[in-house]
Amino acid sequence: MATETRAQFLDAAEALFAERGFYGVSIAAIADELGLTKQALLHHFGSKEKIYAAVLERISGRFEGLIPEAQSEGEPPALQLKQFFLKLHQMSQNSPLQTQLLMRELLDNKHRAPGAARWYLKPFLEKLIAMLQAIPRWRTVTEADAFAVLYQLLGSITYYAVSKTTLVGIFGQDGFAEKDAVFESRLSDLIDRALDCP
Amino acid sequence: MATETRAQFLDAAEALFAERGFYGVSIAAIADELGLTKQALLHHFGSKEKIYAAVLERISGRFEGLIPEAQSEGEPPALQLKQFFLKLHQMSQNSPLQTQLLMRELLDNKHRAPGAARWYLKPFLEKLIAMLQAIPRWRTVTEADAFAVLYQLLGSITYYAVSKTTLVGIFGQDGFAEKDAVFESRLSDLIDRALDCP
DNA sequence: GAATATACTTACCAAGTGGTAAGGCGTCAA
DNA sequence: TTGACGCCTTACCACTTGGTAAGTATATTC
Repeated sequence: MATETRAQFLDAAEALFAERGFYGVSIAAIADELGLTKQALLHHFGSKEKIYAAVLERISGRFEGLIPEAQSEGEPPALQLKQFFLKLHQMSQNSPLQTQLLMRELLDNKHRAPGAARWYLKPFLEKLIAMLQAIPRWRTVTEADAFAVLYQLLGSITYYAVSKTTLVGIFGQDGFAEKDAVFESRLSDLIDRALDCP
Repeated sequence: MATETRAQFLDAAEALFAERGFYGVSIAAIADELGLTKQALLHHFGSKEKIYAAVLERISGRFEGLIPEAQSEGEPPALQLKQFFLKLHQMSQNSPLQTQLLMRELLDNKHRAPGAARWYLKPFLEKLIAMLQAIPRWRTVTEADAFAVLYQLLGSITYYAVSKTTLVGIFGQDGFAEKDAVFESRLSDLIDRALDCP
């Protein structure tokens, strides 16, 4: 079936692009992963740029999906936002490849696709800003301030997710595990401190 | 002179590697920047991996240099650490290419140089942890907690530094400038909140 | 003046790149 | 039975990649 092969291509491409970056992966290497030739990939996606774009589209969809997931009815908006950040952290930890790939896109976007740059973060950020503005004590603050607060938390989560292999290298498996065990509760603490202020 | 050409190579390589990543830059492209051939580069550095390593070495040296710079005599250690983070932020803003390259290294390290991975972050982190432990109210806390607090702030700063071009794309030049104007004071605030707790 | 070393060049190479062209093979509809 | 279509292959293309080999021109040293 076509859609199934397509999905397999996307899975393989997602992993490889996340690990080695756009230029570090050849379409032949992706196709090899399924035991097919690169022309099979080109048949489904047309070009390397297009399969890369499809991978990013799928990932950014998953991240956007986190937002409604965190919006539990009846909860105060501040708690909803906090839960979103914690969910984001958990997702980043469970499937770090996605976060890695988005980080690469942040670094590459401008240079790789000069004309057709897509800003996958945009709808994501807009929704987050709206969520923050739903918190009573944040309604009086400027959008710029709101953005700063959100982006700093986003940075803490994303940077950590992307650092795992390096941190294991630095501290060793055990040393890292020990630090990893407390990171989430410290993050929860930081979120409280960052959000709970007028 | 040899050392001067070498430095020019390092400058060009630093900029290109930061913008396009290791695989995205050919040694010929670096040499072109100086009007030389790639064999001139190979003469000075031996291989692509080696010039890349030299670039990273130089950058990580600059970042480590920030630490003694921030250690002003007589100031309380908490203030020294805060000033370090602010200096780091300013450096990241003034020369974002360096931060971008370190971020790429975080993503690539494991996969690009399987045997000879270098952990440029290591001495940097060790010194920071020592600085935090010099703060009275942080002396009783575990190393894992100390690490988490530091790394979260590091993430806020680094992620933002790496995001500039994307944020300009999302918000436009003016929209971004407006946000950039308040980011630093919000960061200062976050540092206070993150550090000023038992 | 001869030998050496440095800083570069041109010439070349095997391997790999993304992409095109054309065709094989099975399925399904008319 | 035929034709069209979807999925995939082999064959091929021009181009780029990192790296080697060999040489040139200039300066330094003995």
